[in-house]
Amino acid sequence: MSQDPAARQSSGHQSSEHPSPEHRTDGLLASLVAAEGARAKTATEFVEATLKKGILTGALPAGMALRQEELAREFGLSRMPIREALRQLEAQALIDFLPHKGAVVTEISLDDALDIFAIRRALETAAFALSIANLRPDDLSRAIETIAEIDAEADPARLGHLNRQFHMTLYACAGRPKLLALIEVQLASYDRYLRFHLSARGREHMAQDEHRAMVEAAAARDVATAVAILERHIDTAAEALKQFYAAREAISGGA
Amino acid sequence: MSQDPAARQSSGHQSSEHPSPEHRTDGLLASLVAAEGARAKTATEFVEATLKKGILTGALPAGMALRQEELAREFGLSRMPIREALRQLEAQALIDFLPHKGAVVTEISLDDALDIFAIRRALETAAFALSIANLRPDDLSRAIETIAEIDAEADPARLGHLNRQFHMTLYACAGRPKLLALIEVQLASYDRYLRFHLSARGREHMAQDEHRAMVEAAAARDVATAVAILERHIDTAAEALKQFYAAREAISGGA
DNA sequence: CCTGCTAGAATTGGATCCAATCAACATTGG
DNA sequence: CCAATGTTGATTGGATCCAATTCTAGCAGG
Repeated sequence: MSQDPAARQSSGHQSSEHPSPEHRTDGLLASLVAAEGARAKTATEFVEATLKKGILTGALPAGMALRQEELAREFGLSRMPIREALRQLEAQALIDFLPHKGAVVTEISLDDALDIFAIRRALETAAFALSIANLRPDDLSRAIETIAEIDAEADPARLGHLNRQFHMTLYACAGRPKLLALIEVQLASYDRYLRFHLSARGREHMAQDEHRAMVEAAAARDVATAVAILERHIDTAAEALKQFYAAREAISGGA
Repeated sequence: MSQDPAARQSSGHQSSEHPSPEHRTDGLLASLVAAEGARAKTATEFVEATLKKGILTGALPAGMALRQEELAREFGLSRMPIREALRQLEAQALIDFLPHKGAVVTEISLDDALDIFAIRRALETAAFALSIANLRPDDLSRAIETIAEIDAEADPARLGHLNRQFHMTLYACAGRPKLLALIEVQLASYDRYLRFHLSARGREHMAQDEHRAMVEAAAARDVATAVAILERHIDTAAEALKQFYAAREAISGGA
């Protein structure tokens, strides 16, 4: 049964029943389940990837309770792969797992975002500094290419992916796989903020100018300048998010 | 059944059977199962904590295959809590989980250790810089106290814990919980190296002089000096480990 | 003698079932 | 009328069972 996860929901023993009105995740997950495609070896991996994407893109909003049985119905599976997937998501700090109470999508606050920015600043500057000397011309051209793709892309979810791709391309030659893996996790976590951040302030906040400046400094092998730009890049993003939260607070507080 | 994990192995329906000669983890885990105590709400948490300690202390060496059924026998549980615990350990990069093949304790190499040092250097310097201004006198005295405890402690496993405690005390006032949590994970990962590193080179490599210098610089609120000492502290540890691996390579290569 | 195939065992992935726990609600005594 | 308590429902934690996959050993054929 694990050879074709994409066809799982059509295994057909509980597809058309239970049109009960209390299933809140149905419409939200249906598209994700279909979009995830057939790239997954086991059902657990499939569920994990789908839920992860759902959380990062915001389809599963913060604070939402994830009922095991309900998810099992949505995916057309038993509760077991759901449970194992939830365990792994908990280890990635995407959900909170309270014993006997269930799983809840972790809340995101400004403080959490500032934590992520602090972590990113520390890790990415280190990786960038290590990587610059080893960057090949095709790495740089790929980075420039990604900048163009970002300009052309409209979908916020894809934008997050492209932004991640751009940054990772510049760090890829650091020769520190665990460091890079950790950065990728943090960048993925940032997607949760990037999404509603973009929707509120527009795509200008991708700061493409700084992206280009990073590539230029890297091409010139100017580590100090490159790192300085990256630091400012992250700091301005943090500042923008701070203002966004302040504005939102003013609205909800004044109303 | 989840009210007393410490008494789990004596639930008694499969205790004295199966003294088969092929169970390799029996002696290794027995002490750990007993030592973990009763502090765990669910069986899964209990198993996870026990295995984690086993891996970090080296009782479960790198490359060891973790058979689910065998572990279930050891713990006196079914395979299910084992499976969920293994999933979480995989997310912490302590084991590799190959579909249909099983779980293996992740190998540790010099490159991996250098990765951890690079990550620690980036994260800890950032946290230390943020924390210094907020450190209270009792934080500093607690750090000094921990230095003394390190001098008095003989057990390598406890040494790792104390070393972690010392560092975390100095970073605790950074006001960035996620950053601190990440550092703690990395420091715990480092325990795997610290252990055989200590056994080979002696406790002098805890570098207590640098520990004291860090506290002094922090007390003087001298961020630049403190960060510089910390960087050197980590770099010298990395260098020591490099030499250790080189020496081991020379032995095994020459024999 | 070596190579490729096949059948079996070993092991994991997934489903179903039962027990323990928690929350809410009704009930009863003060 | 309020508070403490028992009870019931929902939900998760854990156990057992079955299916799918991988590895291995043995055998036939070249």
